[in-house]
Amino acid sequence: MVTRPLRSDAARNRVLLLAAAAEEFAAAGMNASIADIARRAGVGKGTVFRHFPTKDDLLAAIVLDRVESLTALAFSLASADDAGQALFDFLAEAAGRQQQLDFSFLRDSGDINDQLREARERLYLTIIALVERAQAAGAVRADVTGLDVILMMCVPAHVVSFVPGAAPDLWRRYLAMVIDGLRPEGAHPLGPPSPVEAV
Amino acid sequence: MVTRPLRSDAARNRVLLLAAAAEEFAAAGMNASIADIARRAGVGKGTVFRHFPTKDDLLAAIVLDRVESLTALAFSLASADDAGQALFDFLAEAAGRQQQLDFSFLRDSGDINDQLREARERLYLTIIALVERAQAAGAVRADVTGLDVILMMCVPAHVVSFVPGAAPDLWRRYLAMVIDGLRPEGAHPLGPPSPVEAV
DNA sequence: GGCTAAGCGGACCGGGCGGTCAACTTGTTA
DNA sequence: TAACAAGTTGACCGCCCGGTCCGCTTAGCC
Repeated sequence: MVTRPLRSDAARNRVLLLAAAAEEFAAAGMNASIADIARRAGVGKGTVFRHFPTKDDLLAAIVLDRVESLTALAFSLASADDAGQALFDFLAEAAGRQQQLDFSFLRDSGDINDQLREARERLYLTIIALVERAQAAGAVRADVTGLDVILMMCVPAHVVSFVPGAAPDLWRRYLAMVIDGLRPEGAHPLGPPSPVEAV
Repeated sequence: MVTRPLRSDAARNRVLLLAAAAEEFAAAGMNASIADIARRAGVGKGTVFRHFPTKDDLLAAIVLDRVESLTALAFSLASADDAGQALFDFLAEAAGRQQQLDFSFLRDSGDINDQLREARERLYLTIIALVERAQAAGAVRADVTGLDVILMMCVPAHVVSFVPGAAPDLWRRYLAMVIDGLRPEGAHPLGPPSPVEAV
């Protein structure tokens, strides 16, 4: 399937649209309206649907981009000298980026795109590798799984969302608490086993 | 203001309505529709509005009930012998209850009811007292605030909501991680200061 | 049993939203 | 520059939802 390049104005609009949509989704969640997105991008509503057949597709395009870039980051950290620090650096970057676009969209966008599902799977596998290396290095307690870490990764953004005028780096505080809960020192039994699948 | 007692059928419908609404809100969040709630309760839509002038009022009534019952629980634990265990018990009960109705409603329900705001304030003060006692007993690290704990209290329910077929007690696993992050042993600096207000 | 007011129900209204379409504009290419 | 395809636009459609309203039902009381 060969696709001819977009006309120049269409390419420009596509970029404007993605940026506007990311902001609107970040501000209003799945309630952001197509009309608002179009207005913010300075285009007509019809143009939105020409680029993305449905609202879900638009959201999926944005999330896919974030997911893939996060995978790239995780991959680049996979061979760092300090495996523990590598994981914690990754979590910090992930939490920081989620200030802009929460991952709960992975859940909200109901029937997930196939492409997005695959990208998510790649991200998860890469993170799991980071976690296992960090555990082997003794930086992370042995009784958590990669999936646990993935789930806890979303915590700082979520917590901060409850604080109206939050300082821009407040998420670091809660990330620090989460990480302290992942450390081997002072770990208590966790109780129920980790789930096998999520989101 | 003296209010005559409800007619018997009206009283019955009111409790059916509250139960149905709690379930619908738990399942669909703020997107739960009045029509669905009415159907589940087996009453007409008009009846819903006779009991609760707006959808927000209905939600507020439910949340108010939960908040007050949680305050009562916290209060009853405020003089327990083991202050650390008292706090952890409270967090467990709070997390367990949130499996049914997430506290994010405190945020979602836009302009919060005055009555609800006061109830929330009482709950927060009671929790803060629990936290300070637990800190004095050395069970909780000194650099977290009561508000931090309040914010982290919502984490287990949120995390579990990403796991489709989650075991009914899975939240205990993530509560254990959260609590381990609150313990003094192995605590690392938190970075940014705690916020002064939330939700 | 009969009266009355509290309570009930569902048709209805207005508004907002996702998505469609056909007329119009514009980038591209020869 | 001419001609065409690609792109844009906003009016429009159907749907759903919160909330209203008025005719009907029924509990409570004598």
